[in-house]
Amino acid sequence: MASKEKFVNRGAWTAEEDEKLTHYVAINGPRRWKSIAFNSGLNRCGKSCRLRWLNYLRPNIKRGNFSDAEDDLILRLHRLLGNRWSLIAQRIPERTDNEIKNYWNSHLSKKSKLMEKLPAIPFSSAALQLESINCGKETEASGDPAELSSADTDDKLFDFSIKGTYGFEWVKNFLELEEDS
DNA sequence: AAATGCGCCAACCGCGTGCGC
DNA sequence: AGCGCACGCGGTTGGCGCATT
Repeated sequence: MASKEKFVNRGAWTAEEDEKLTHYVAINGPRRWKSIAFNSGLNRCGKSCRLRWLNYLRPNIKRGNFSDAEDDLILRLHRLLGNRWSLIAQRIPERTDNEIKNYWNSHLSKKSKLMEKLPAIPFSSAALQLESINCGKETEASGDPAELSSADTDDKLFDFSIKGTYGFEWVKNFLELEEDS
């Protein structure tokens, strides 16, 4: 009966659990989270394993303070996209959607409200610093502004269908567009 | 030093979507 | 076409640590 029901661990992850999960994912890949949760011996649900992997254990995750460039970029992206954190995260290298969402809720939402009361934000090159930081990465996002009509400019400029795109051509386009308006 | 308030962040929850059968 | 499973997303919660009183 109830006593025989499977025990599912909740709450904070231990270093031992992290190690188990990392090891299992390294061998089998980050998919089929339900079976990962079962086969790895973790008393966790698949959802929990997936979240832990995505937000903490997977490689190339930058942790710690957000830079001014990242602040700037998040603010602008949020103005464009709203609370679509996964889309925003795709454009911020090495940050997770959860981290950006938390950061927004605790820091930037206030900052954003404050800035709404101020005149238009002067162009900051801060966001573009990111491009130089990430200049080694492929720039896949197409963006020839000359070909774009005004009606659907945003959709064409920012090709969100491209997953994992860290190219910053589109950021330039976006920022330049803002400057013009 | 203890109590309380507050902010931050990791984790959970519910719902929507995609895909295979 | 309908169903079930797996996954992804955004909103919310809960616990911890720091600051203040």
